[in-house]
Amino acid sequence: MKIPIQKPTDAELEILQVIWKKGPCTVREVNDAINQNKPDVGYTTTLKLMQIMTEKNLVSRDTSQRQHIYMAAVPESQIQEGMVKNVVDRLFYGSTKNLIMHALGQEEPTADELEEIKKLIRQIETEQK
Amino acid sequence: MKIPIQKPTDAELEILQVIWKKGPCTVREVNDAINQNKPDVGYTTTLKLMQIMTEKNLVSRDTSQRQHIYMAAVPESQIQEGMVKNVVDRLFYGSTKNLIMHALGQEEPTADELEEIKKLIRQIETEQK
DNA sequence: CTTAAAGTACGACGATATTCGTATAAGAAA
DNA sequence: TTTCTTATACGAATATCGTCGTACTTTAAG
Repeated sequence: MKIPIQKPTDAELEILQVIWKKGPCTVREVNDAINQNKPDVGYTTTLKLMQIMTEKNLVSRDTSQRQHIYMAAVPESQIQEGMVKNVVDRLFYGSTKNLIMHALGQEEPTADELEEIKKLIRQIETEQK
Repeated sequence: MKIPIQKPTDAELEILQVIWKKGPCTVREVNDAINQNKPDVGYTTTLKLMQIMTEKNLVSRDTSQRQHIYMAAVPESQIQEGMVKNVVDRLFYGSTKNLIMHALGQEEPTADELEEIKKLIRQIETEQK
């Protein structure tokens, strides 16, 4: 029985990012991490969001201790995949190549980075034969 | 004096896509285009959204005729850029290279497409010198 | 002229997202 | 034990989005 995964909202994604990066976290840790940058977000705001995310099965939690421990219930790669697909479909006419060309033109990749990309391309090419 | 551009919502982006593709449009044309695929959206719904988009300076309109003519006030490339940057920042640790590597791995690009990408890379490399 | 068709303007509803205040419980400290 | 700190739970306020109904206006048809 598969649980349907819902697309995270902006605030939810920010929380997921913290958990993906740091591993299992308390609400306090997540809230501190988020407030490191921006103007403060209340503790109970973060708490509420994380409770909602539990219902949505974006995170799971261990409630055996007083401080609940939250962990990601969806892998980062899955959300990456979904959101890249979304951007490709909505803005690049469904063509991943278009996105890649755009991204290459947009940024100034270093020589090293270009080398890595070329390496991956060569790898794909040999697999295709 | 620069008018701040706001990020389009999902429904707004769908409307922009139609206008980018077809050029200046009436509300009727946009609404017809949208309803070609999915279950119907009411005419006044599309109208209202386009009025709001006018306030947000996402589109501009010529009201000299009874049927107002709407045109894009933001270029497609600018929205592409903004949304790609957003995905890169939020999901790929700010690294465009990460996104490209992910996209390459995700899809199965054809040999032709790989060739195009390689060509662009060579071009960037020569410019860097 | 009268009626029908097609347009714009705009208020309002329901759903969802984000925010926080407050109540309450569990530990820690005095 | 009493008090202070730090949790969780949860109701509720606010904002935004997408949706549509309705009123009003303009043009076309009869």
